[in-house]
Amino acid sequence: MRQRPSVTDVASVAGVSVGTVSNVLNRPDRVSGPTRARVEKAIADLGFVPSASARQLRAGVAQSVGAIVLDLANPFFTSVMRGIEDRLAEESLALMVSSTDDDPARETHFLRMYEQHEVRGILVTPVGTDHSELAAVRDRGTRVVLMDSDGDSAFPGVSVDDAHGGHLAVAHLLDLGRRRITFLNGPSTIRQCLDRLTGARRAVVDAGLNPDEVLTERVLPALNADAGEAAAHALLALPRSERPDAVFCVNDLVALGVLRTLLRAGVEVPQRIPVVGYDDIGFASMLMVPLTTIRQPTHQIGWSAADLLLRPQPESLAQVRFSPELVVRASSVAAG
Amino acid sequence: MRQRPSVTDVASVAGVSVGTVSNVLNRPDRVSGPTRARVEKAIADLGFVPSASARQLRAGVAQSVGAIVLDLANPFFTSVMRGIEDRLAEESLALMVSSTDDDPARETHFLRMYEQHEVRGILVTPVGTDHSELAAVRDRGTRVVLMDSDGDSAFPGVSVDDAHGGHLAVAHLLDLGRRRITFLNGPSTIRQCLDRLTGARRAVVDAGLNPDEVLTERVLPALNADAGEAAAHALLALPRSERPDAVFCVNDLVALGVLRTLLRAGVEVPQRIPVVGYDDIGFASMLMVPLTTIRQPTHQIGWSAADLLLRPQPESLAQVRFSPELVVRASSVAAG
DNA sequence: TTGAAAGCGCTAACAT
DNA sequence: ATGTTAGCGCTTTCAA
Repeated sequence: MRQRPSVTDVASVAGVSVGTVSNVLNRPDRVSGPTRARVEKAIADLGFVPSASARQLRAGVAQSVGAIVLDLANPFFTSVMRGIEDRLAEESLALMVSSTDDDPARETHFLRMYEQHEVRGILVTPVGTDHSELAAVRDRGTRVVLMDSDGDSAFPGVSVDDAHGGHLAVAHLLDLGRRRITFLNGPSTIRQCLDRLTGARRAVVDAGLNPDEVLTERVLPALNADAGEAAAHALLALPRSERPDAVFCVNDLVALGVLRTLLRAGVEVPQRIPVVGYDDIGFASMLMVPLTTIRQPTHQIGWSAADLLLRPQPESLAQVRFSPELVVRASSVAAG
Repeated sequence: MRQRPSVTDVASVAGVSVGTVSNVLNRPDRVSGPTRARVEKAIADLGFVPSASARQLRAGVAQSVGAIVLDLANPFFTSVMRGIEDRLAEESLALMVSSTDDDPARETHFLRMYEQHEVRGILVTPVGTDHSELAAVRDRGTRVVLMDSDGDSAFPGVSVDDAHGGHLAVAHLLDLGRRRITFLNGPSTIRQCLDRLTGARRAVVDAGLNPDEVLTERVLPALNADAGEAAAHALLALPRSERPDAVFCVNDLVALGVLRTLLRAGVEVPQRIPVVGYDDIGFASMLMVPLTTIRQPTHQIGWSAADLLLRPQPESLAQVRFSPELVVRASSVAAG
């Protein structure tokens, strides 16, 4: 296999200088028609492909962006990635990705890796709340944009209004006339969970009711279908008078477990107990009883984060905040 | 913001030459203890981060790999990506990804982009069967490895034995005593579909039965849950004597639609009609009736493709072939 | 409009 | 063990 041709090779085949080849590549208008044609022919004949690293070294501007998420296999992040991809495609930038699996050491490792690659910037879903490593990277000159952050940090970023999401879900159940709502939540140490609870309670207050009477929070040990199933069993074991007349779940996986359990036990959904989830994962609409849920604009989160990175901001700490959206399906309102 | 420090800065702060700094970075054993300590201190004090592009330009060896898949939002590819990630992490290589959305023009675009980045190699799920662009890239010196290919091409790659998968599914249903099996398949123009049909028929023959009597193929217009639902309705509309006593679906989404429809119609699954899917997507185990399915080793596909790329192969066209696996759940065998 | 030449940050060969 | 230096492929003045 012969060596990759360089601008020098192109120049000599075309009978011009390397400067002219570079101009054909970057400022074709500066080059006369015939010359440009000769150079382009040489490029094609040689199969010349410019070297991104040489270009970056000399011009100082990167052709890539780094993204660090918790887990690429999670549909939420996957959709976010597609949003990033779409924004980067507009500028022909390469996207580097990695998953931290909630490990701060991995996060640091990948930050450093992207820093070495001198990427245009790094889009991060931070593992923890200690952003000192992120700050160090930023202070060394690499732009950092947060995704799904708390919307109140020292970095630019995009976030979703979780309190509003909680509000939407519970207001919907109240609209349906329900007054004994159980919220199957995660621990309040997770900001998203805390915010959703806050919004849920506010919805009750806004309806002129007493949250302590109407809304009962139960904190789950995990946020998956099995935990939802266990919680649903516990609810069914309660004396009739204490049983909820509606369930709001902190995510769709939990809702899935709840739904499965209620249906198996012969509890009619939504007539006896409507169920609302959170996230609108792809499967929510395909279940036996399609799931009412709170949709987050995942694609837009990614797109906007990339946009925040690429577009020069008036103020460098710009925050973009999205509102989630209620998607009503059969698990809360009988088909009609 | 001050300029990024370079090896020259580190050298002058540490009072050594740039060669020594480079040695500390790449061959620390060549440097004496005290000197190395001084250099490392200078690196830390300055916040020096080596430039990957300068290193690549000089050393000629890339720190990144490119991956091109049909759609990053598809759980199948996501899992493959995690496999790639895991293999690359072993060598601290960055992973660049992009989705073609089945568009050959996009595929070409990304191939070229990665070529410019002079990646170690490119892992591709090709859009079509015309691999001439891939061949051009390879002939210019970039390694190309195929994923989920037909296992019989001019490129190294990994593939899965779809005929075996079809065989496993139908053999399982035959074992259950079923003799009127409907296979809800995709068009035979898709290689995977054709191979699965071949395997399915062979399973019948291997059982000493006549495939034309035992196995009926129905080709669906789409391979999603709605198509499965429509197909299931059609099956239920058949006269009793022509109704199948088992259904094998070309993927889990189709199976999901079938399952939903049968259950709603009051058909007992698995007692009356066992259902088998294909892929073992995450949700297969979480359905009302957990789905029996054929699992593909997605993570391993990615891992092995990356391994094929990175590890010097004895023969450059090495093929890795995986066997899918039957996962029995309640949709084919009543819980016990 | 085109050419000549410097130099981006780094590694590796060679010299000391 | 450490220093010196050429040069990877490219862009970008500056000159012609």
